Amino acid sequence: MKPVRTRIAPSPTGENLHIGNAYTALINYVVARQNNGQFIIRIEDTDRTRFVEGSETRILESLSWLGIPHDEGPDNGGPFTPYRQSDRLAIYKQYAEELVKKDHAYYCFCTPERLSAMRKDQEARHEAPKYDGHCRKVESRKSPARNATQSVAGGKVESEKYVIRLKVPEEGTTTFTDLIRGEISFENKLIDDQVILKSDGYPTYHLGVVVDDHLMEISHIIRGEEWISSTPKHILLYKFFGWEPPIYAHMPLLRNPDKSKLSKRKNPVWVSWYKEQGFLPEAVVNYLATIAWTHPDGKELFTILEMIRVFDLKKIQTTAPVFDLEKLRWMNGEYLRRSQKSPARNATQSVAGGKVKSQIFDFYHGKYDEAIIEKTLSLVIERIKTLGEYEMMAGFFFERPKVFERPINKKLLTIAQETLETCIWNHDAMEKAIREAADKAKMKAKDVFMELRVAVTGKTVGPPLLESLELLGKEETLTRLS
RNA sequence: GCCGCCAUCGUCUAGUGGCCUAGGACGGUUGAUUCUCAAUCAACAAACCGAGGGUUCGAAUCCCUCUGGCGGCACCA
Repeated sequence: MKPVRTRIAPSPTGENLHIGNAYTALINYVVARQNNGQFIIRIEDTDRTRFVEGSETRILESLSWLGIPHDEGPDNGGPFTPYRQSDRLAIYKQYAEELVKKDHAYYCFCTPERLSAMRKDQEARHEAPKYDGHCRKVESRKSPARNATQSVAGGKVESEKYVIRLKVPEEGTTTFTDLIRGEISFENKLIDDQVILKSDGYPTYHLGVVVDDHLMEISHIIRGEEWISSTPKHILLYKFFGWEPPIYAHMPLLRNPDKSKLSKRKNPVWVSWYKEQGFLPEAVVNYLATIAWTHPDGKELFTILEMIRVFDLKKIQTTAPVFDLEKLRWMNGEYLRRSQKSPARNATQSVAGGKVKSQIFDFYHGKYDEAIIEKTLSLVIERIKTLGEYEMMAGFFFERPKVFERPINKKLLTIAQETLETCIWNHDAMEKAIREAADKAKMKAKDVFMELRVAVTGKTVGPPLLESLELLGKEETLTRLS
């Protein structure tokens, strides 16, 4: 059997790694790992007009943050280097020319103006927008060299611009088997004579993927559902080159709550956003895994390693799922608590226990003292779902409140203040003393606690009050009260 | 418009002809706990399995039609 090699082919046209790409990356990675194969990253930067500076680096960073390592790629190389399409231009040109020689492709000199006029016409006549085959039929325009000569003879210095188009058969159907959807076929007459080499010498996606996937010996193409309708073009390309096509699996597209394709307008899509919010990479990966696939034991929480053991690509659900941020938040909270509270049952768990502390420390770039974070953590951990919520919950430990959620009832507060001044500084003693004082003053202890809370923390919601005061210390507490 | 993919609680899903009076998780509601909020525990509501036809003794599960949603139809990926 052929070695398993999977890949993702992101294009550096966005701010960061798209969460949908992270999803396909995860599946590709898992499939490679469970078959002792390789997972490759290839950068498809053939669209210079949409190129975003620094995007590639950020994509790679996000992937590594997620814990999805690649065996070969633009940064770490590999046997099929280079892994960036803009560095492989000569290869595509050579293969495109080969197709022309074999009469499976042709030069096209149509101007953008002619093409748009053609499309307008087609639209007016309610026809499918499709290249009309103008240059496919014109014999004299077979070769760009000849044409260039003519231009020079005519006094022009520049050679005429051209593209290379795929010569799609006019009859028959193209069929392929999708690993998770079964057989899918398209009528050839409906397939456009796709441009495969642009006038700037760059390949289009269609030529680029096919050539590179073949050359890089990719065995499984696992990509988004949006590619289904262009797959027949790729199949045709494989056929014309005389290559064996890979195994295809089209993953369902992630959706917005309104069921449209996941977009940045309606949902946070950049992986960096999840990091900035304080989601843990393990939780993001775990959530992604549970989308469209269920652990055979019905488990919701599991590691990527466990997934590799039991994952089955064929069991992927084909319905496009809505991305549920709420469920991710729940899962993130589970991860936070799970790694924190695990008692020292064994060494690995203790290590995990200390992890959240340093994660919070790193998350705030050292703004908060690590020792204090550690002390406050047990009070706060079950009240936050992301690292980013720590500040809101525990900020008062580090800084006196500047604003108060509501005005303070002085009468109630005075009871607390007077009691605490003479109190032993541990929460049991404080509780007992405050309750007694409240009773004596014919006040509800509950209300006294609330005033105290607002006065010390500025908020009506927070971690257990007396335990917090214990940590804060008598001096600081009393200062805040006065 | 044409082509394609898809269709079970609000959401993610289990279910592959009888074990389904359709199971789990998130979210929701109620209660217990309680100095707030959480966490935790208990319980409840929530899909007549998109609609209509078949096939079968029997269908969420197989077939057909329709409808709906989504995707694609670029010298973008």
